[in-house]
Amino acid sequence: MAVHHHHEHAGASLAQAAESALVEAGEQWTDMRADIFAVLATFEKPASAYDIADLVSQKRGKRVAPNSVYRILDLFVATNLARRVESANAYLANSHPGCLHDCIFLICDSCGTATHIDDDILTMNVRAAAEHAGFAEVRPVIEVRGKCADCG
Amino acid sequence: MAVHHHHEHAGASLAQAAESALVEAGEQWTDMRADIFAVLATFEKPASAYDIADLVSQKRGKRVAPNSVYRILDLFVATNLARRVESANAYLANSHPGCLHDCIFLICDSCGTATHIDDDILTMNVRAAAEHAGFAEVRPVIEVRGKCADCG
DNA sequence: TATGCGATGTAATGTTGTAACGTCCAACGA
DNA sequence: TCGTTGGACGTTACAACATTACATCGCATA
Repeated sequence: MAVHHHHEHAGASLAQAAESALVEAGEQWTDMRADIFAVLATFEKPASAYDIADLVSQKRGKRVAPNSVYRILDLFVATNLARRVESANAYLANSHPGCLHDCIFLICDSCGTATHIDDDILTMNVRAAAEHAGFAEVRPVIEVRGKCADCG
Repeated sequence: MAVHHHHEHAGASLAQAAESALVEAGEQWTDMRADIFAVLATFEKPASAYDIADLVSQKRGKRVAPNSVYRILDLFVATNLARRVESANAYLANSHPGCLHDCIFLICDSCGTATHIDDDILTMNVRAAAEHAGFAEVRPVIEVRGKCADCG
């Protein structure tokens, strides 16, 4: 199996990388965005916009509306700082922002934690299949629900 | 590319096949279930539970609550009569109930229509990757968003 | 200063999904 | 025949997720 290798960021290093990537994309790294990214990055399970809104509200001592969170999450997804997990209606920080490729997410139905696999050959095959069917501008959504090793 | 071949049902034939499959699974083929399946089968785009509830309500001349629709859709998904499209929060009738395998859905962002591909090698590879990572009881969710040939 | 623009705030509303509990009816055994 | 049981469906309420429209704020710059 072909596996994609790259540096995985965490903690402060991840926030740094996110900031760089966002600025690189011509967007601003504001306090609000930093706070939302920081909160998102603390989760190892996919976080809903409302989860994030609650925590950011606490952190700031002032209500932050889901609305604002969605706006920023959308931006993060568009700039590859975060990923949306469709089967969970939730979001994950991208541990390697700036590195553009498709991810495969594994989500445990039991504990909710998500891990991700990078297998470029597999994802390219999915892309190829879609393009062969006449699709363009394809964005694969590849997620696997199941029971993780710890919950086995 | 490996492609999976089988008979695709449509219309009355599809309803027949669905009924057989459901009975086969030890469940009842009730009027309500028949109506919901019939409505679902008329869509070529993924249908939300609420869309279905509205149409079934019309058809019956009596309000059918989303609740009831969800119950039956869950049953259909469990017995492979229908599929949930995670990235659309919506459902599609399975055009070959009784035939158990993973599907790849292509959903057009522009017109919303969904087509499906069966590529057993591809889906097996996804399963294998998840199992290799320690996951069990895996249920792959493979969807591709993009622009279809007609909307290109 | 004014004015334009991106970011965020606020409120309302729309959409999707679940929980809890009640009723109906068919099947079945006493 | 009657009571009991269990599955299917009804009803209501609510929880969770997402968007729309418009207001405000602050900064850059004409």
